[in-house]
Amino acid sequence: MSNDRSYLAALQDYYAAHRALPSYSSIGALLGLRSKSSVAALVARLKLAGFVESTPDRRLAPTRRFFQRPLAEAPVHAGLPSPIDDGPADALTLDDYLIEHPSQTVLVRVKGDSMIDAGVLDGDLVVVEKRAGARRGEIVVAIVDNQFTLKRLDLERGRFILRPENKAYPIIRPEGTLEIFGVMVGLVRKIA
Amino acid sequence: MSNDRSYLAALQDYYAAHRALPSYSSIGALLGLRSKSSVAALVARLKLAGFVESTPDRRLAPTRRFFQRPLAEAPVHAGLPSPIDDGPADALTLDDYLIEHPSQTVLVRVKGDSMIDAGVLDGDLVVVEKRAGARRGEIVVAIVDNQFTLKRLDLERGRFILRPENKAYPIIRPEGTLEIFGVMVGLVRKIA
DNA sequence: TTGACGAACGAACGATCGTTCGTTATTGTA
DNA sequence: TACAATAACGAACGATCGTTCGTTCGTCAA
Repeated sequence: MSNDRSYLAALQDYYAAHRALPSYSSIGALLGLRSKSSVAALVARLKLAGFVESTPDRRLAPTRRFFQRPLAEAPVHAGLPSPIDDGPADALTLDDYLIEHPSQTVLVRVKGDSMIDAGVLDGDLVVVEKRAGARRGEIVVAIVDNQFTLKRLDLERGRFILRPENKAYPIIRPEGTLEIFGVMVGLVRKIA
Repeated sequence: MSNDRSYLAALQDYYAAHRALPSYSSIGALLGLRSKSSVAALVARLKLAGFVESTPDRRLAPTRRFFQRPLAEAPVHAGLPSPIDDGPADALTLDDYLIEHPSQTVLVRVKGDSMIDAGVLDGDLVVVEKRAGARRGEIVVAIVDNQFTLKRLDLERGRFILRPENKAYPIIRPEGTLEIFGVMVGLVRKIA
């Protein structure tokens, strides 16, 4: 039933307001269904359609699809395939999109332009997953001279080096052990 | 107790994975607490600290604070990693940070490297505020030949032009009116 | 008109929920 | 050492959970 769409919409609003899905009986009250079995049937339909799912402990939880909002109606002339009609665009909250392990994730503000060739500008926020080890090629936040520094981790004659992405900066060759604070997993820039 | 921090961390990770908070007994299993009353006490503490709250139907739900990420700004001092662990370090959610007018804000995925010198890479998500007008110097999403295109808006002999930030691309000089879809106000990049 | 079907109802079920209360172990302070 | 505070335990409680099953009421096609 296309009635389900409006039910789903009500649930989305509820979730936006409370960041949790209600119980079956509350859903009933919310949607005007007087019987929990009606709710159960509705939930089954939504599960089939991939909008909700059950957590390991049988709680109702939204899926990624749940957050997909009808997107930017192409403001344009007919017959044009909107270049943004698919993909995760607008699908999630940005936190969900960027942060997979909240407890290990930290934001670090970038100072300077030593990584500008990697598209990292002064003032950007880098999403960093705290992790002791890193692999060659990853961009890492390392601790050098008691300072955070963001560089690409590379290998040179069996030793780790920190390579800036800006020819004006020198490669850092740490003596002794290299202390890795975390690995860059994302970037956020705010303009103006 | 500062043990609560690690409990909270585990809950944050659980929420990121399932988009719902578990029941008291599941929380217990998750955290290694064998008694539901221990969990109840913990939840009470987290409520006091403002990390969780109850929905109208007595379900546990995360608050804004629950999603805040620590922001590590200052260099590390003599001590050691994690100037972040404690206290009043800055914190913010990415959505709040980037999106000021949710109803007018859209995400657009970047295709191509025509803006690479502005630190915008292929595959990035651009945060766009829908707005008909724009000013010189702003990066805009314009509609040219029925396609979205991201360029910097500039003025040339009294006419608007779209300037790519990549010398390999030509300046676009639209004839007639220039259709502006919105203005870039932020950028989000996910790595790997 | 009939019959199949989908959506909702309503009652009953055992399971699980969150609360409450008293107890135990540990820790920091007087 | 003694004491108060904190964190956890474990058992018991009524309330609420989600499931199940049979029923009712439209709608649509045969």
